[in-house]
Amino acid sequence: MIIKQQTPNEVRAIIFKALSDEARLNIISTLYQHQQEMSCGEIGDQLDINKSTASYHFKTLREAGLTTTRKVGQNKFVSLNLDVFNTVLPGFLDTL
Amino acid sequence: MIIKQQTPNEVRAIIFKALSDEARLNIISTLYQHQQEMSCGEIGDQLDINKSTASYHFKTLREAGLTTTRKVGQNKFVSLNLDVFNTVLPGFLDTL
DNA sequence: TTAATAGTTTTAAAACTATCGAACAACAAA
DNA sequence: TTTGTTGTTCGATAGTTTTAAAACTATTAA
Repeated sequence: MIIKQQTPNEVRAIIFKALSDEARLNIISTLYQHQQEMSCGEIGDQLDINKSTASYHFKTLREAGLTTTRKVGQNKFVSLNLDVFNTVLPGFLDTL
Repeated sequence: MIIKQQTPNEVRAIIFKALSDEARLNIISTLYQHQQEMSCGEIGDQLDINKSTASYHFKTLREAGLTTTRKVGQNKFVSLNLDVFNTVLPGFLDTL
């Protein structure tokens, strides 16, 4: 298995790209203010996003390493990877 | 004159979009490490970017409010808007 | 005035992104 | 088993972003 080495700024660019969309920032804010994991549907309802669009945004955030998803029955719960935020963007979450 | 009201997350999205490109992050890092304003050409040379591409990236950063440009003779000097970084991304520059 | 230098703008191609409906898979409940 | 719920994937579409050559503007030097 080949792992593509990434420069620090490449890693940052991927993270900033994930954060460069208002819908995804709304997801992040909602999760942070809720102080605990939320299901995809709960977030989608609250922000009034089409479910396939929401799924696309969840995937984008997950692939950037900003969130983690846990399946419970027919639900999927999304939570913030606080360690990643604190490493790459220290103090950012507290500005939300 | 009509000023379009922007939500906090809209403002953040614009800033993150400007930071979501490796070339622009390299410009930011270079400026921060240099500890003082640099001319467009100086930055372009150091990062080996085509001058029209560089000009496009400078404009993107400027329009996001992340940099300021000052014209001196035939040169233009670019500097970081530290206050904007400190407000929107406190602590970020020190991770570079 | 002429030539050189520093940046910007225009334009067009290629690549990428966001959105949504429709079809799908996984699970739960009746 | 059938029905409903939750979320993902696919395909189409519309719009955006990045890049670089070419033409341009502004300034300085010869």
